[in-house]
Amino acid sequence: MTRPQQTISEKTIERLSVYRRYLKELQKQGKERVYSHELSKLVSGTPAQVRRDLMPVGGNGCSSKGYEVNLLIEEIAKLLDCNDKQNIALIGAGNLGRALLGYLSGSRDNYDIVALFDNDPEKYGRVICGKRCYCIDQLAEKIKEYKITTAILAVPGEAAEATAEILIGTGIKAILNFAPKHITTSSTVFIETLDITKALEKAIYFSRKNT
Amino acid sequence: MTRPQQTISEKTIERLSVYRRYLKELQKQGKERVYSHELSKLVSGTPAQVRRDLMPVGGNGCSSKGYEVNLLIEEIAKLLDCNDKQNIALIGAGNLGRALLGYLSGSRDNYDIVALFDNDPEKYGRVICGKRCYCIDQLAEKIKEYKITTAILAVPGEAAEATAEILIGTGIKAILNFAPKHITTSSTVFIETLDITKALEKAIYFSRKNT
DNA sequence: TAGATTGTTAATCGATTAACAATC
DNA sequence: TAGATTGTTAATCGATTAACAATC
Repeated sequence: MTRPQQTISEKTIERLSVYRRYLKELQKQGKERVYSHELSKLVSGTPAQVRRDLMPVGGNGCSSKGYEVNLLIEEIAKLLDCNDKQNIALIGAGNLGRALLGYLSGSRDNYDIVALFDNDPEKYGRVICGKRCYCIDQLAEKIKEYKITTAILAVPGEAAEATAEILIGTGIKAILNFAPKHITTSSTVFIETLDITKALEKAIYFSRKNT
Repeated sequence: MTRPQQTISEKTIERLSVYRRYLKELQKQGKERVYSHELSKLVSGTPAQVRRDLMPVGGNGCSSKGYEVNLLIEEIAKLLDCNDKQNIALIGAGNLGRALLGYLSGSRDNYDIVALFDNDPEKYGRVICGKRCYCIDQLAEKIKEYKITTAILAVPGEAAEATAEILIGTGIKAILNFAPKHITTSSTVFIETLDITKALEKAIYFSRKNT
């Protein structure tokens, strides 16, 4: 039974995104039902955690028969996407930005990168990987026009803070930041930083700790 | 006082990496000493957490005078890098791989991407962004030759598991994985996955929850 | 029915924060 | 000295896991 609207933890949201990905694979394989212990094995979790994570998505689990794959995918989509295709902006059309564009384009049905932005006149005005690139100055205008709520920030570290400030000023609701900079703000924007250097230094540290 | 060898949590290691980055900036700015509350503000943490994180790096903090910036950088380097330049392999010379190569090359003094690997004959044998690209078949050989302990995995999702298995077979100690796949293993390799899609879907979800 | 799995509460575990004596 | 900050232990908080009645 779903509670009216318990807030769901960030970790649970992350895992739901991953469960969905695996569920779609199972769907392709023609699997109709799945048990919590099967799903948990795919992500090295515990069955209890899977069941707990699935509580807020609306209990369509069935004792002894597990979860219906199709239904579960649908319910997770309702929760994560609101059945709404989200328009995304990508700020920074350098190497990393273009790689991300390639990586995130294609068969995604819940979001779509609709516009790029860069401050390099060599880049804006052009179409890059099938997407139009605008000048940073047009950020506010285009974000409104395309109804963009989430931005991916792939600019060099030095430019990250200033660009983030502009973004936040436009009323954007979430930022996925790839610059190695912590972004401080007093607003309620949700900011998620994927810090590549941090992750690599962590891996290097633990490479030495194992055996 | 440093304890013989308490194991340090992953979260603390991550934060130490970030502290170091900011400390280097402070160093450039000519700042000689720093308080825990200053450092904490830069990462939106608490002073108590900073002090706690710094305990295992060897207490060079001084009551009322804070920490010496230069010394702290050195001590963190001792802990994270062992004062040893680490040789890294990059597997996958596609868009993402090449972007990562550009991103991680340059003025890094604690690690160095020394070899690329790809299974595309168009790519291996060539020099890409200044680094030689080898065929995946040469993985074991070259990893031994270059004394590589950590690998960055930037291959397409479909290839991730098989490639990871080969990697683990070579005796690599840590993997930084960019493929949207959970990698299961019975070995002790340290595996860190940076899941871009997961992070984006999370940002999209919370873009709707704010206000 | 018997066996297995779910949803959910209680117990456990780990990480963060508060507090404070020691120190500069 | 008085004020401020550190190192570290104790208290709190949140997330994970265990347990089990309800159910298929």
